[in-house]
Amino acid sequence: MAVNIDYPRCMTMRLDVTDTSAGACCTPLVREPLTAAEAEQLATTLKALAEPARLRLLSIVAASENSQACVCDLIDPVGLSQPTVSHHLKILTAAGFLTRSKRGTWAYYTLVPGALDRVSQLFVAS
Amino acid sequence: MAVNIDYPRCMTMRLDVTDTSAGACCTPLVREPLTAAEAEQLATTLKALAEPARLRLLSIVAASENSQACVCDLIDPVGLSQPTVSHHLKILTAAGFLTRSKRGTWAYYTLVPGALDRVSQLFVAS
DNA sequence: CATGGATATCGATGAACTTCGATATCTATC
DNA sequence: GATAGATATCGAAGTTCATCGATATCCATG
Repeated sequence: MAVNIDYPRCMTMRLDVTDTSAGACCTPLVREPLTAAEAEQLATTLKALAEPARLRLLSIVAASENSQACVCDLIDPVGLSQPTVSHHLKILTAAGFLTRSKRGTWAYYTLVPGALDRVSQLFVAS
Repeated sequence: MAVNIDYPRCMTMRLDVTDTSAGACCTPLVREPLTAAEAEQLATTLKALAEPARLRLLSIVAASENSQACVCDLIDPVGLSQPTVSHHLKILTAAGFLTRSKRGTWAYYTLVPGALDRVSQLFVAS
């Protein structure tokens, strides 16, 4: 017997509960006033992006092979300490923009497909 | 004799010098790594948006008649003091999302056409 | 020109955030 | 199992930021 699951309209599937996730999916920012809760969630997502180091990290990962990069290759380009880079990567991951996978001693961060497109959609007038 | 002016590729015309403006126009965020300067500028723009009160103010203005609203009609909805609302409106204006016009004692803030679309474009994979 | 109302600026306060060095954890290798 | 390397966590320091009350500015009206 098939179970009928109610997906959100835009088919954004929240897979991780600890995820603040590029959520606020399909919210018409310009159509009607945001509620306090909606604004809070959207701001959390945008705050993850509104930082120079994080934008650079994200762009480096996105521009890498398979949209994936090792931490060891991210430290030098941004010119920050290893703990600081680790901190920023954690924030980008919590916000739903990156995922982490480990191979041996190395940690690889990968761009979440569609995460940036979802942000893009937030600002279209439509 | 016609003067040949070099507009940025995307035809975003910076009209105000004091404007931090939704700039970073046409920057391929996911195509190649951002430079430090590009990241800095983009972060400034996003920081203006990454705040719950400012998102609500922006959405209220955007949803109003002619995408325009009087300060007096913005204070109550967001539930903050008048100086704080004024502060947020100033930041949104400096970032190029709103413009200010005064009629009598009242100040009206208007959504800058295309400003949000430009932000949207920043995150498309293309 | 004095008054009242609408908005902006100022100064202060408390919270949040970025950054780093030190350290912990985990893994491969000898 | 000891060692070395890669990454995450911790605690602290300095900075940025949101917020407000008080006040200044600007404008219409009497």
